[in-house]
Amino acid sequence: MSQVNQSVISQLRRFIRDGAFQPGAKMQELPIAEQFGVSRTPVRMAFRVLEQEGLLERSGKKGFVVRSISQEDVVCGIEIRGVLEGLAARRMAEKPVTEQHRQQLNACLQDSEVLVRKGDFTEALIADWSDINQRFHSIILDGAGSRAIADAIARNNHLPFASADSIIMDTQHPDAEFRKVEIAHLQHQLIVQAIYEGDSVRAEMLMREHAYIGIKYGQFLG
Amino acid sequence: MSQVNQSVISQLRRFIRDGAFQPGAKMQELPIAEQFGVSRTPVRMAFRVLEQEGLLERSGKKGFVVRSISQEDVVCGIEIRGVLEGLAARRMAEKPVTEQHRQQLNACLQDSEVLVRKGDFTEALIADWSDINQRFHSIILDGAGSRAIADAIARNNHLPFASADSIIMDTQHPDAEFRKVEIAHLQHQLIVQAIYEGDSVRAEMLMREHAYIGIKYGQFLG
DNA sequence: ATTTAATTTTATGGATCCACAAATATCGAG
DNA sequence: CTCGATATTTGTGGATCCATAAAATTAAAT
Repeated sequence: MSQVNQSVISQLRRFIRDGAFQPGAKMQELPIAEQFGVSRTPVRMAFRVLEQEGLLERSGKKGFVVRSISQEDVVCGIEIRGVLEGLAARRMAEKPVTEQHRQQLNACLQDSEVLVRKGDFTEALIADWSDINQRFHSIILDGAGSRAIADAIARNNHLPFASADSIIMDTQHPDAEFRKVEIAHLQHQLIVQAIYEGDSVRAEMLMREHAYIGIKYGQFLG
Repeated sequence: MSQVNQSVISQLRRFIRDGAFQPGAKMQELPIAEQFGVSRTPVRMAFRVLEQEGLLERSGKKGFVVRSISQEDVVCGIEIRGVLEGLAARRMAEKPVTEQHRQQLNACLQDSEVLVRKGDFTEALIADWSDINQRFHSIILDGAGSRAIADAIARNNHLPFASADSIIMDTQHPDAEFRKVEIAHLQHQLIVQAIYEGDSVRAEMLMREHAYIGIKYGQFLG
């Protein structure tokens, strides 16, 4: 997709995420096109893509509105990621792990081990953790070797807060956040262990549990 | 979406399903537009939607090609449906079933009971079963009450053979197919039982198993 | 003859135009 | 003043036009 359209799509995504376009707000082609300094065409294209992603929905016979996401929807998005990544982990555990994947996973665990050992959790390290976390999840996905699963997860990740990377780091309580990272790291270790041992059921269950870290672990760590 | 675009999308879906556009085939806007008797605009729109659905993929810098689906992909699509519908069943089982849902499920089971009791499995009854089956799955989905899950399943169903309704009915072996329907009916009954009893874990597992009926049950029933 | 450079062809992305449908505003009648 | 009918505005979907970037073909040079 040409530059313009791609950029319109990602700008719209950002705007919706950041609430610049409120849930329920009418999305009209012309105003947005003018605002972005493009013609209606790429905006129309973007609307279709964003509709597929679940960020927009058709409003009656005419036009789109920003879809409103309930708290329930967010939880569901996280559960969906849980079952899908669980499936990926299971599939990876069901066959021998390639040397390449093993190295990548080991490197990943080592990197987060270093991070956790440091003990402090400054603003700067958030980015590092986020990077490592993303790497971890994409290695598993790659190890599952299924385009279908990768696609399903990618689509789900478009939902706000559903992606594995969107652990909202509360900079007000750095110690609680650090605890979360410690736990996530431990879970990563256990998942890798299960995969190496070919324990596919355990790998799946651990990965499903791991998805909940963003929503269910908060209250015990304050 | 206006009639034309919708119809282009569904026509293209059909054509790809039926192999009229082979995997890997270049999809060019103008020829298809002419073939369908429309301008390039709705075709361009359709390509974007079909790309999101995973039926097309970008070919290098320019244009789309039909994505090729491996046997592995089909199996994965079915597993994905399994975990997603399993999640739906679990969520439905986790809360009290509304009177409306109870009635719908009962009616559905009764209808398939009648079908199975007949004992014969003529061509004509395939449509009936397909209808009942679809009803069953959409009641569960509705009962889960999650738009996110519904969306994820809808997207996954675009993959060939991934949808719950695509039990390929082999008219060469009607008795084997009839056995499959019998089993599916039994599984439906067990799932409903688990949901009524609030046994969410069992409901999830049964639904996951139920997804496999299309691929794993064939060899024992010939 | 083969490879490379240049030119032509072709296909896509973006802009604009047009027609139609839906929403809104205006006007008239009760 | 309110309700309804009609007119006007507004916004979307589809068609067409234009510019640009690939692809293909031809030409040229070694």
